[in-house]
Amino acid sequence: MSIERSKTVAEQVSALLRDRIRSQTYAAGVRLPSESELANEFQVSRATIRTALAQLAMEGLILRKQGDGTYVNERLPQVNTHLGGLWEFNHLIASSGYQPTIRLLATQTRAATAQESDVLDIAVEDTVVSMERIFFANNRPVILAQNILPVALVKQPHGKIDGKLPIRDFVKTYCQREIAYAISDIRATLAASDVADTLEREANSPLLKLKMTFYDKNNAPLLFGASYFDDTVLNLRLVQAWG
Amino acid sequence: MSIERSKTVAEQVSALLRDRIRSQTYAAGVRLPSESELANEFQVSRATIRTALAQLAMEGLILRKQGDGTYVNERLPQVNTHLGGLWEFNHLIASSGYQPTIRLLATQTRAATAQESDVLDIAVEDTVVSMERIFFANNRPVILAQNILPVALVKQPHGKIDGKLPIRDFVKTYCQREIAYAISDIRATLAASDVADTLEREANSPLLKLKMTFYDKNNAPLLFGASYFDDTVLNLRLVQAWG
DNA sequence: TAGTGGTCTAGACCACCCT
DNA sequence: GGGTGGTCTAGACCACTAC
Repeated sequence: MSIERSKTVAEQVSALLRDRIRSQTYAAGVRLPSESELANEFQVSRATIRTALAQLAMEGLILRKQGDGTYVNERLPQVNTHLGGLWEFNHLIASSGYQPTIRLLATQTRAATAQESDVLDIAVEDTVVSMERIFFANNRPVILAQNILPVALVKQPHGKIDGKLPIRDFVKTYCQREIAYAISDIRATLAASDVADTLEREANSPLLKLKMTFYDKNNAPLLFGASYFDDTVLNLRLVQAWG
Repeated sequence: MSIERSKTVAEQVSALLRDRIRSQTYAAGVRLPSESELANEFQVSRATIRTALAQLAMEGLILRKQGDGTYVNERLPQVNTHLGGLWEFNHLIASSGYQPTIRLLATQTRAATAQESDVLDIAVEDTVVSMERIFFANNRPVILAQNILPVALVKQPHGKIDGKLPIRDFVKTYCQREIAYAISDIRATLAASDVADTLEREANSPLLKLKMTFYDKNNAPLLFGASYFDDTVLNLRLVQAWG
């Protein structure tokens, strides 16, 4: 087994183990080879194996038992997201068992509202780019998402915006920045009539509203997103694990 | 600086650094001493310092910049939880700036419903202990929480249940088990009239509903919780960080 | 170029679980 | 007792950033 060095060794190992779990090479509930055995197989140190396993444990994919072994978590099909994937709507829809599609409704360049300029740390009336999208699960609309970012951040010509990129890749491609962290607000709201229309729900149905702001390592706001989430079709079900 | 060995060294270091950040010894936005300097000060290896810092980074407390340094995140007062503390309602209320209090409404021992027995992996009609609580923020009711666990798990006499324990301590005290991970469901609902009453909201107001199931390392369900969360008073605002 | 965090190694000892 | 994961060390090299 040889490992290519494009990503870190630990990442490659965890990706490999993830595959083996998904492909049932390591079936649900069974015990994995010990850390030493894995270290030996992949020809890396035990510490590297441990960082790879720690990643999978955080995702809830494996359970670690001191003095016993590492086991594949058999309860995982239930889950559709984990601590770092809250905003990957595409992935969330797919792992809920639906076929995800995205429709880019509109993009516009306009002056920021007071609230937007506040959140994005820009001057009032600075121009922003706004992008509105609908996410479908098996052709049923489930998420209405609006994203806003300062036009000053956009390095690439944005005549043609690819509305299908995951958010991190989007920022990397169009802004050449890296998202470091995000602050998310989760609320319950009633569907206004226009939102209800696009999500094909009754007016005043309960909806989840997610407001997320993404920052880079310099604490500069990069992007703001407000999404309406129809939880009658899609569940927001996440796994959280302790060390 | 000498460090006591009751908890792990890395935990002590991160606790110590957390204190320094909260006490403004390391003020918001400033750069921390380098890893080597910290390792030298605490007389531990750099690897230990790194696991401590990784913990703080996951909580969003610090930002790490390769080739530059580690900085205190100045945007943190906004946040009241990180994924990992979703069910610590007490802490969530406190860090939102309110005084938390808990009222234990009722505990009862009864037969499990079909849904409960399914979630808890027990036989239909097996007996469960149910506990209903209200969480107050500055004397305003904000969360209505119901917890259910199989009576077979309760080792301690539960005549007097301490309804104020954090969930992990509760399970540890009364069941002598450790929670390994949890699966949470977040939904938006309309307040039924009884829930609306206790939370002092209008009937059919939008509320967050959190359904959480806690498991141990053997994948045995320990405890189930269903909570109604008034997000007009309290925000569910969480931080998520990448490596 | 100097200093920082990011990655990886090799080895040690411990706490814990199973038999 | 033997094997497992949990913690920690000491040292190396790399990638990146600021100057």
